Amino acid sequence: MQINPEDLRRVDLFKEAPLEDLNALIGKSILRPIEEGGFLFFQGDPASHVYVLMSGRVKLLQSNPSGQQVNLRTVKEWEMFAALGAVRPAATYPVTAQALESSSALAIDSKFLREMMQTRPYLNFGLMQLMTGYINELQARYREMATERVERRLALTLLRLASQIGKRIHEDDPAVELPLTRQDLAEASGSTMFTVSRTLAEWERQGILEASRGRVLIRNPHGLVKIAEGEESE
Amino acid sequence: MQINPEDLRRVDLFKEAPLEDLNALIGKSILRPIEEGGFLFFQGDPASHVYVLMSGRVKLLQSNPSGQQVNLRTVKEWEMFAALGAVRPAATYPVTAQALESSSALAIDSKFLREMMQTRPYLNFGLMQLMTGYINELQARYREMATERVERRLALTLLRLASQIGKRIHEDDPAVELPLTRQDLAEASGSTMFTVSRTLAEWERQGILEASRGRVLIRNPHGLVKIAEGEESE
DNA sequence: CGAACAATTGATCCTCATCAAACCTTGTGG
DNA sequence: CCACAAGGTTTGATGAGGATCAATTGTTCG
Repeated sequence: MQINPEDLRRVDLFKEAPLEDLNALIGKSILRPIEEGGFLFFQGDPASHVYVLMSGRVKLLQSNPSGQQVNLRTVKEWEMFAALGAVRPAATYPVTAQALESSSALAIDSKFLREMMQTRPYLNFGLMQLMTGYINELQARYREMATERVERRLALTLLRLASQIGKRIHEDDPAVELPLTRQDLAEASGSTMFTVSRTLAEWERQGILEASRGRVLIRNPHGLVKIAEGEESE
Repeated sequence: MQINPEDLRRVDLFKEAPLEDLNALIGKSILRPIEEGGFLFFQGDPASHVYVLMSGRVKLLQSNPSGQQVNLRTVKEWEMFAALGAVRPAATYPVTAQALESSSALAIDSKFLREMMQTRPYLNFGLMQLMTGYINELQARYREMATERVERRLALTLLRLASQIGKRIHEDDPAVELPLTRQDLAEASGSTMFTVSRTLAEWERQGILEASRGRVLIRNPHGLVKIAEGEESE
């Protein structure tokens, strides 16, 4: 399969990149297909590549010493991830990347991108924008984890994921689909499969969403907003 | 009071800055003294300045909608903070900065620093190093908040704070002092004053530390490491 | 000395994790 | 096309970890 350089402009970082740069990047990259459940890299591996997801959905997760997992970010097509490797020469990945569905990712040589940055101010600025945005999100999520209880965190998590990786089911319908298991949602909201299952069942009863195996369909995002912002349900 | 440009080299970002740049920066900056408990800026204020702490200790915190606070970072002298303003032109501070003790901070005009970055690659690289380091720390803390229980989180928090803002009590003694109230520690570890108080009392009984009003003296950091890593205390 | 504020301590209660068991759903192979 | 296996999901029962509340005690400083 061949990559169209123009397509790469859909990646924020490459929005204004000259065609020349894009071609050079593609020359230094490999397209890696990856089936559902497969891994692109593991926490602790040397950060040899920076990735751009071309299709599918990928989650980035971290494990604590006892093996419990936390979902730090979920990525959709045209998003760049594992970009830390572009900044730190000798870094290792701080996260593991696992495909939520069959996906393909462009693996760009970290070293090459790093060298390119030396002479391309647009790359520096773009990367910093990415990082500041991510820092803001992480700070907000950290605060939520420290101060909100599970139900509200789960509502916030669903809303965030819907906007980040949700698929509209139909043009003029706000309903949004997420390819996530209860376990995925537990890891993303800092809870357990069981509590997520119970909470989703309750919301299903209220008509806010539909939950099925490995999938959540959010019917009424506004209902979640109300829960997230404190309108208790009775 | 006058600022010595050479001193600014103790700031990571300015380690290799030419004297000329340092002088220009100082010319565009104000030294702001701030008494204990005072605020440098509030969450939501326009991010007009980037700060370098010259002396004292400052905490950066965020409030959730109901007013509960979370400590995101604690800063000591020669550290830069609120650097997001240097990257995003129209940003507001995502955190509030409050002095833990009487301090003074150099307030650098964000716009000026931003313009300077256009022609100074060392600033770009330095800032990215800062940001990647901070992202790594935040991710780790997020994971801890999601997966570890209070006692272990508090141990990890104390160790982290000790290395970041701790003051050695004596040259050849590992004992380290922190100017933090129980409330501060609760906000930094995602717990409550009460639980922190009880836990510190227990650790004091074990000889790991000494706690007094607004202050914790860590006598035996290794004891905390053991708790943080899972050696239960019996 | 008294006011302000930090810290302690005990009693209580609630959220949510944990565990066990059964139930569905989906895909595979015979 | 059915049967089975694998793995996601549900549901109930139980209990632990900590938050919350109230009352008191300690510390610091003007």
